[in-house]
Amino acid sequence: MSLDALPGHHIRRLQQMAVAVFLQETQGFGITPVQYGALLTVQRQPGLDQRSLANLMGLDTSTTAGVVDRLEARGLLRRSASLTDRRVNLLGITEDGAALLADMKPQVAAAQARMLEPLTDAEKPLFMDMLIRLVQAQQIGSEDTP
Amino acid sequence: MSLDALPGHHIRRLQQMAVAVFLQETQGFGITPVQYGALLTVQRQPGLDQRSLANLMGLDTSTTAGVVDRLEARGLLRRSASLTDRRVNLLGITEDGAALLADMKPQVAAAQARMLEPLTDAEKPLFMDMLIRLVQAQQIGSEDTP
DNA sequence: TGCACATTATCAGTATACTGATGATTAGTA
DNA sequence: TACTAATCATCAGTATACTGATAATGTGCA
Repeated sequence: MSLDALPGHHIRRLQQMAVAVFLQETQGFGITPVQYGALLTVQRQPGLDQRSLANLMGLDTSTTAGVVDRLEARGLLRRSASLTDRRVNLLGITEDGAALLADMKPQVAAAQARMLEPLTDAEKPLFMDMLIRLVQAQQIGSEDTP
Repeated sequence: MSLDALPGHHIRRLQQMAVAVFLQETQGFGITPVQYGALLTVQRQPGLDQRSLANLMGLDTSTTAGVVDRLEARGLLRRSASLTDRRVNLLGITEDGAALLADMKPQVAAAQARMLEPLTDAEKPLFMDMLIRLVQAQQIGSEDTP
């Protein structure tokens, strides 16, 4: 038995590659892929609470809290107390956050293109399709069905 | 712009799924996918040093040190000083480690099968091939070319 | 031989990512 | 209305995974 026979090994390497390419292309912004995804999601759905953000991104709430902490500390995201439910932090993107997203857009596009560049144009959508099917088939994450 | 358009998002989710499936199927052994890969690699190549293990697995040496620490603490792997180079720790699998690998084998096979189960038999090798091409195209890792 | 450079391992710091526990708050029910 | 359930956020602990720094050792060249 060797590593090469393990799909999980190559999947882990693919994830490393994707992160490395993203960080190389967006070098200087100091934003990780997960942070970028969180900013994007909050921008699209202002007033989101952390649990909803976690569900949309496929993170648990502990991890999400940490991501939001770091983005809030840099002034890119804002937590504000909900008027109707005092347990909840409503999230909003700041002007700095929105500006950063706009600035990063070309580099993020370059990163995406570079990641899939080894595939032919016919293979790219096929690969994405398989990726999504594989993820959706296993119901991952903190399913609330104890 | 949404998360769905980002390949990196789905790749991250795929990695989460792969880890979750592995842990579910091998539940009770308390071994992570990376630890399993390390044990497997050392079994195949006894007397490996940590740097070589890191290169084979696509890890950096810091991470590898942590993985080996945990496996050594559980008595599954052994560090022994090299006679020819006192900087080096030669790695070897213990009897317990080898026994564990043997015990886990069916569950690991089940995890692998389950990960790729949503794909047709024709798609599985295609997916693995694309995976490997994508990883190899980007030269990732601590390249020693400063 | 002696000194600069390379190599190996480790440590410190940061960022995901998980489980499980805790506290605060809300909602549902007797 | 009081009590229990559920929900939301956070914290503690563990495990990757990276960069960059440091210490110990080895190698090659003058």
